[in-house]
Amino acid sequence: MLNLVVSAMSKDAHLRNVPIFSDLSDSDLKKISDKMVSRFYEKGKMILLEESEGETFFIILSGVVKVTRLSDDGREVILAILGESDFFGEMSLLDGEGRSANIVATENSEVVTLSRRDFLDCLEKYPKIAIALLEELAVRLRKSDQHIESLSLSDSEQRIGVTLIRLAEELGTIKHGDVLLKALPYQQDIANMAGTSRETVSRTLKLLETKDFLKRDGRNLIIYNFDLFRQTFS
Amino acid sequence: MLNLVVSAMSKDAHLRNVPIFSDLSDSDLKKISDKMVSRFYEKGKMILLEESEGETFFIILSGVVKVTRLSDDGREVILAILGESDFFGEMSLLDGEGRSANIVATENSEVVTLSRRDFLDCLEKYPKIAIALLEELAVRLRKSDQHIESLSLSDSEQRIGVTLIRLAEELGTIKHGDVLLKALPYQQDIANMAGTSRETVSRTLKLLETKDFLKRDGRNLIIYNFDLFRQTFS
DNA sequence: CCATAACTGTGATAATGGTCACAACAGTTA
DNA sequence: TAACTGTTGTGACCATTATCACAGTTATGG
Repeated sequence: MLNLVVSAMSKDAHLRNVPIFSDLSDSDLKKISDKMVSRFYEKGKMILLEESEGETFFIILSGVVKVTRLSDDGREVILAILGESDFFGEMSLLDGEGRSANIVATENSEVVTLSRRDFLDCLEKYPKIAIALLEELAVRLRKSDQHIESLSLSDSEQRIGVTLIRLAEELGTIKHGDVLLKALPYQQDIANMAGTSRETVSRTLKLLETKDFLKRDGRNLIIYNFDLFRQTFS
Repeated sequence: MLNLVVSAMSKDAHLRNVPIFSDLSDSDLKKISDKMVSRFYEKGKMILLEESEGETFFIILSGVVKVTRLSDDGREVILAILGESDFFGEMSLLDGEGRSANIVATENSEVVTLSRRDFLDCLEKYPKIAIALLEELAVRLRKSDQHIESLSLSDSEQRIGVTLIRLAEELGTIKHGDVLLKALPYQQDIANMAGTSRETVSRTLKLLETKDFLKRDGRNLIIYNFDLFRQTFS
């Protein structure tokens, strides 16, 4: 019961951090948040399935999810890792196509959802949201472009470096120049983000550690001098 | 002189084909088109430079351009090929970051441009344009995702197959099931799209020809049974 | 129409990195 | 604690494909 209260109290505050809602007045935000429904997904649970029809918009209040695509022979590509205040599900709502990717919770995750109708109403009623969403999609396209460049040009060490940068920016916390990644994804997931094999991730992380770019400690990882790291790998 | 007249007459008709303008009334379209300025770029000319500040929105009336990124050591990645009725330059306008890619004319190309101010005015004044643009960006994100998947999972034959599909969809003409690609890009460009080497493109095109997937004739290429081809390579 | 540049074809070689196999280690449940 | 499951480390092998080198072919401009 306490849990529910805390959750309800924090919802609006969470939404305030979501880029596409940041321009709204408190009262407008409240109106939207009243239409939202909370859901909870355990670690490992599938939230959205590729090819299914897309009828819902999701915002992450807490937790981590991965955006994936599966090849015919079952191999997985991780397109992105999303965390608190990120959203997903908008693409099908916008262009009417089916889902283009799967969403899987990689940590216990709390989300709120908005129906197709309410989402599209929002866009019409609050042009600022539409513009902010355009901004956000532009940012994502940029990230995709970088991802494509990295897959096209780099060797596996570079690609894994870039992947660690993406993870650090999404999930890490900065501490005077260094970045701390808690709950580092499994090597298999890092491999699926970097377009390489799990074994190569294992060997490369070791290599980067001997080169003093980073240190590992269980599920935690520290990247030393993140600015330098960024310069080196992107 | 004749040229100018012809160009002026066809401008509105061209704009009508641009997805983000398709919902507008003739008079609204006219208002926008009056603010546009025509430009012409010769084959090989750079239209936009990476890192430069983005202040202009471009629509292609005729011709072909490539969207590229360059690595530090000068290698090129082609993110997309754009043709008639496609547009570019919107990303910097939307998120305020610098250009994220270069645009180079690969054929003689005629474009019209809209200033930053006029473009953003459009979005505010005609919410339909904003929504249509959201749709278009969603479509592009989907394509990027497919591109990432293809780079991550496939061998070079598959990647080149996927690249040919992208080219066919953007530049080809369908003729009872087959697709004709006139002015096929150079092998180096195909390689830069597919994330492989020029030599591998040469060998793979030959292989696909012996497998009767396609036929080459100078700068032209015919893909037989495009549906089957699509099924085979994506 | 020749000269030159740009593009394409193809063999040989080498290296990156995928795959397999299995051991070591960690975390969980009975 | 034992048994089990999931994750990571590491060696060995080998396939794919990048790279180099150069010949052949096609386009282009004076």
